[in-house]
Amino acid sequence: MNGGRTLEQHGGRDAHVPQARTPADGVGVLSRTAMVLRCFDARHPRLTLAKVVRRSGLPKTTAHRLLTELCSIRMLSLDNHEYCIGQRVFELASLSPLSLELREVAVPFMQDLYQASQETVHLGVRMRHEVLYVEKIRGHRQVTQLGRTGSSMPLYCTGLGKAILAFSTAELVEEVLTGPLLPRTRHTIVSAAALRRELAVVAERGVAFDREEAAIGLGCVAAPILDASNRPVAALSVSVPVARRRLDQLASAVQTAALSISRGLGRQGLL
Amino acid sequence: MNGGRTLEQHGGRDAHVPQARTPADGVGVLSRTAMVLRCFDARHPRLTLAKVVRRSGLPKTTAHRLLTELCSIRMLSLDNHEYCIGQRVFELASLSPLSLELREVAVPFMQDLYQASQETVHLGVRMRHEVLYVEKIRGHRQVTQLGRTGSSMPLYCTGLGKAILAFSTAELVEEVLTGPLLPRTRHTIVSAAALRRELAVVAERGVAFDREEAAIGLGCVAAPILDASNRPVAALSVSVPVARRRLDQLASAVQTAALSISRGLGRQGLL
DNA sequence: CGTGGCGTTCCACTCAGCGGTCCCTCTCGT
DNA sequence: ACGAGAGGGACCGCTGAGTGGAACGCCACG
Repeated sequence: MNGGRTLEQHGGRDAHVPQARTPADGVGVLSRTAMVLRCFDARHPRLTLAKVVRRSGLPKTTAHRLLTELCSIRMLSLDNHEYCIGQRVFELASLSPLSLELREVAVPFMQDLYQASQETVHLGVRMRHEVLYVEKIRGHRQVTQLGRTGSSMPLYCTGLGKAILAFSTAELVEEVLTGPLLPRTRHTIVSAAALRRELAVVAERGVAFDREEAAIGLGCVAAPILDASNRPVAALSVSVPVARRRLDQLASAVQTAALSISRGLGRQGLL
Repeated sequence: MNGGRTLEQHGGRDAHVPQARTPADGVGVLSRTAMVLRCFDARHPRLTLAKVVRRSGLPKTTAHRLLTELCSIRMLSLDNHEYCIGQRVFELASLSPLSLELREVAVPFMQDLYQASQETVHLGVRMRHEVLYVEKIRGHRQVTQLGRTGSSMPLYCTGLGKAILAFSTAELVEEVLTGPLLPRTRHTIVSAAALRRELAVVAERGVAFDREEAAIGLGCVAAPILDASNRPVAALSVSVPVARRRLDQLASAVQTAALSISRGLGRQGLL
């Protein structure tokens, strides 16, 4: 069967060197594995081999092998030719300090806040120049897909972000202000000067408001969670459709809960 | 160590071959990486290099390299010579079908249940012969560390497990019944016959009770979450200190919430 | 019945992973 | 102070594990 080929074998060499034995770019199996995992995101939680190949740029064989191996250690699972994140990852995630320390302490207070407000409650930590949403408590009146646990948003256009930023070092603030400030809605603060003024107000009041700066129709009140040395380790917020309620009615509740959490963390000695 | 080692150097070759070029056991970088990750569990969420070496049995150099690489792809993070689970894992976990599909639908109903009962609410799925806790809603009155999100418990001694088991195939039930039934408390059902009778009652009633079978002083009511073809995909429970309240008062609430979730999943077509 | 996309298997080449050895930096204990 | 011991980290030559091109089988189109 092969049309014509056979004896070739490795006989004919000069034609086209197999070359490119170079392991591509990120050298290292693990960095290539990371490339595979990086293909998964909120919009693509399930991927076929072909999609992973396209999104990662890895050779098909390599992607296939890595996917298979990842399945065998349960980091991925395979369901009808679609790969998705496996149970092992889920188990491991619960061992992260974010879960074990921060979440553990914060959740009961978030629960209180939810019961008092009946609105979506978020907990986030800073990650570089973004907020990583760590926990979300909500009922049926879900306003938006924004702020899904595990996702991120920029610091400058969210209540959580501004609350954190207002208590951060001048250095970090500078980095964010000099970075691009892209408008996510027509209310997003895109002027460095205006943002600086806003942060001063937040620092004074101890609460940050977001009035449709991240999404139209959505407002939020946020307060920072500080460690023993007054550095912001996280922030707490309540999000509410702007039409439904005045934000400042919730401010003191959010602030109180954030303070309780700060105290709780201090007690258990989170870094 | 053999008393005389003398020929040092690699000069003397035949004496003791460097040998052991074999990459140990689970061959494959990824399986070795899995060994490293397996060192982390609820009781050891933070590990030093030395501990990883001891727990994994890997050579120090290898463990060190893998840990470093895992840090560089943010699967781990290094904090003062202690490795812990990194943010990447946290982000990825939120893309798991357990989070994206099951949790997303179930959480609002769990919230309702919490508000009605003010007691700890659990959501779990079956994983082999165990329940994997997927979500937990609780306030300050936390009764126990049992059922932490991401952890597992045997099927036969938990409300969640019995609820799932009662609606599973005879085959699975058989596997569990013939497996070891270890008593976790003096109330744990350890007789296969008794357990079989219990499951029959659960199947008829649609609710499972756990009366101090997993932990002394702790009871729970659980109901299965079924898919379109009546197969149990998960279960819902409310846990309560036995002294505080009668379990059967909560039964219908749990059942109702579980039914709502089943319906919700059907609508969005979870497998 | 070709054409093309996809998943999967095969295999020779070679470079990335391996791990023993050495070294540095901290505690301790005396 | 100072040696002993434990832990973290760097170096480096050897080799087999990982690599990726090629080819195969399968389906769904046109």
